[in-house]
Amino acid sequence: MKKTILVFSALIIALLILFRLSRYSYLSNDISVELTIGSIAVIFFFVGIYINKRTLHKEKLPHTQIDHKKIEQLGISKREYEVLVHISKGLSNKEIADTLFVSESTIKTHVSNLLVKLDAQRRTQAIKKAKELRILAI
Amino acid sequence: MKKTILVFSALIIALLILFRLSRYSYLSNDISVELTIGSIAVIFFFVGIYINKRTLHKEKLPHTQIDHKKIEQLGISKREYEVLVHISKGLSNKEIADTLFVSESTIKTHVSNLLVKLDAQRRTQAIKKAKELRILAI
DNA sequence: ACAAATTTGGTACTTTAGTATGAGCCTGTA
DNA sequence: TACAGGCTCATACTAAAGTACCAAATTTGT
Repeated sequence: MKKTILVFSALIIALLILFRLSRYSYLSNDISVELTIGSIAVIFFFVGIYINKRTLHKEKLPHTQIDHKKIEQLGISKREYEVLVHISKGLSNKEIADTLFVSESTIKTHVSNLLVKLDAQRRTQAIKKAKELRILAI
Repeated sequence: MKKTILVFSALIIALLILFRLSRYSYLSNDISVELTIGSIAVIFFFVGIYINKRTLHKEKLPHTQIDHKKIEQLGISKREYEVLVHISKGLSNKEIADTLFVSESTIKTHVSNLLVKLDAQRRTQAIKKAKELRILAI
């Protein structure tokens, strides 16, 4: 936030300076008009890049949108998805069963269904596929 | 690549057009000089943002620097790391053995050593930890 | 060349994972 | 209310995964 304000302030100041500069070049009427315009273009080009980099950095890292539509498309139920999340955390079936207060048999059933729905042969493969499909945060 | 070239071509063309435009405003000597400069600034500002977005998108996703120092620190050997990469791809021990042209026993040994070095109880946990430690691309 | 580390592989087990099948319980809805 | 879908759980397997221990062949650094 602070940086954005600072950058915009700098942007406005630069704009004002360039206005002054343009007046001089206008009075001296030679190729410096083209030069001025060129430098303005280059400066604002890089200003754009800089600002974009600032904003993207703060958004891209925590921003890993989960494709809820995809989850629905694959027919993965709420509970199955919960299990999938726990699998990706590296938990065993027994551990997942304990955290969700159900039996290990239940988890096995969920896992088995998940593997079919994700077209995976192993839980590790399920993790990889789920991340590729953007249904799990990478 | 193609898009970058296309964008840069458009940029050059825009630059040329603005040069023509600036000549007119210079002849009619009024506030249109400021207007022209303003529009140039705005246009190139957004061009900068656009190009940055293009390049960042293609670099940021596969760009996840691997901490080679960490791998060394953990005492993970070259071959063990290879196995780790294959594990994260969702391959079974047998499949890894086949792709690396060694026996399944060998892979089991490597995996066992990896689990100790990564302080993991399961291969899924090893994947998670390895990604957290930045020794595997997320 | 020698020691140290790495890689390879085997046997013998134990533990997880995963499959197949069947069944009871709830809940939203036609 | 009947029925589908989702959640639960069990049994009985089969298949992987992982452990422990040992040992030989290779590679690497000094």
